[in-house]
Amino acid sequence: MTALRRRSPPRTEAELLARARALAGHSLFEIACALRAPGDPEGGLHGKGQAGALLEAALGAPLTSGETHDFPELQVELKTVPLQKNGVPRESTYVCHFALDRAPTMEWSTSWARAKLHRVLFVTTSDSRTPWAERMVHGATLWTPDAEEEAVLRSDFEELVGLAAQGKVDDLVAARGQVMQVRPKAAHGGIRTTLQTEEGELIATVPRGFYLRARFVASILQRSF
Amino acid sequence: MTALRRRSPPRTEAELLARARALAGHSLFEIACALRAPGDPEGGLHGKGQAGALLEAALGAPLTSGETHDFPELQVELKTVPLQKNGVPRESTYVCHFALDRAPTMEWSTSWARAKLHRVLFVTTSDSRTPWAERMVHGATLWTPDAEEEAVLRSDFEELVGLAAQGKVDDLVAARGQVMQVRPKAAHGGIRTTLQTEEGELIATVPRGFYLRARFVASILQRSF
DNA sequence: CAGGATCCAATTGTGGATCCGG
DNA sequence: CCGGATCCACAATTGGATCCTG
Repeated sequence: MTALRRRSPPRTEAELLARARALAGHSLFEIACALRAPGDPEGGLHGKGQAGALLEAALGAPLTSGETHDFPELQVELKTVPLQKNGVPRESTYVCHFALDRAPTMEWSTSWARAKLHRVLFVTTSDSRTPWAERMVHGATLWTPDAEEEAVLRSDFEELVGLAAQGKVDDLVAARGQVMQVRPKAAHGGIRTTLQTEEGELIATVPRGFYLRARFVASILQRSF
Repeated sequence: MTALRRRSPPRTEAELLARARALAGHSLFEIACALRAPGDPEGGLHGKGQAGALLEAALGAPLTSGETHDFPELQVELKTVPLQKNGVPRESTYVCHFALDRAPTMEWSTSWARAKLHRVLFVTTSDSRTPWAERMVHGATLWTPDAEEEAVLRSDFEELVGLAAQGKVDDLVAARGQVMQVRPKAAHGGIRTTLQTEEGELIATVPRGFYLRARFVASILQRSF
């Protein structure tokens, strides 16, 4: 994403939400044009993950790294959710990395997962079946899990982390968890991390991440629009 | 199944189980030969549902109709479960018909489903990928749900019947139920039954039945062998 | 038909592998 | 690398439709 201008950070949630809603009805192409530096003709537009990066720039998210929110001041996370024509996401939504070897000391209340999910700006777009230039921003909503959602998330988290903590990696499959699941997250195929069982045996695994099931995100969005 | 001799009914569970275990290691072809009347050369052998009928005859189940057990004296139900090479059933196991219109007055404790599931003789065979004549009886086990299994079955039953009782036929999908599910059961395509909502509207549906999920049956069998 | 199963097209879910830019 | 998503082959599940026989 060469030479994209980046807006100044929003000062309040209301401002952030207003900016996001102002993007609704515009295509990614339009948004990219508006941000492109005057002399830059094209810039890398299409490609996986570029919609997210573009919207971050358009909304004024600072370039961050490590365990931070997209909008650190507001403690808000941005999630770009591509929707199929029927209005349902095709894929699960990535939450964060899951360091299996640290499972024994992880707790929901202090977890990175909970921090990220505590306040989320969902921005919906057309999905990648529609050509890049025509992909539209559909809408935006700010979400905080209600008591029931928080309870289910916590119970899923505890189940999944519990399995990892016991070294039961073979039970740590995507089918586990009502609304949040664990799936592979490998930047380059075949990278292996290792962890130890209680009995001390070493297990090689693929790196993992937490994901929200598409069903769950669909239900959140449905109630918000 | 023309001219199959039918053994006399077993007098005890032990006798029934012994007979079933005696069939293990034999092919359906052998079993059919042994039961065939002396002059009958072939008899309708293959075809859907014929393994079940053959084993009923071989074990001495009387020909019954209506809401009875396969072995009425013993109150035992026979279920023939074909297993894939990996030892897991490919399909769910039919339990009994589900008359949606009678849901409002159905209770687990007095239900046909519970009566049938209270004592089951599972006989495992090769599945229908292997040619009929070579299909083997693998083993047999008598099962009664333990407290935990009974609780899950009851809760599934109550959920499913509850949905039907409320006329929520659209929610009565195969994904409902941890171990028992409701699926279509139509003898001839397109038969419709109707039922009424609380508000009196008529809903046309396909006939349904209760089924045990393949996973559940697999777990029962795994612990029994 | 009822009871006993089986078949099967199509949808959904799983388990990774891959791509991009800073 | 890392975070942001996407892609995709394959497996499992669904929602019926079909078949046989007494």
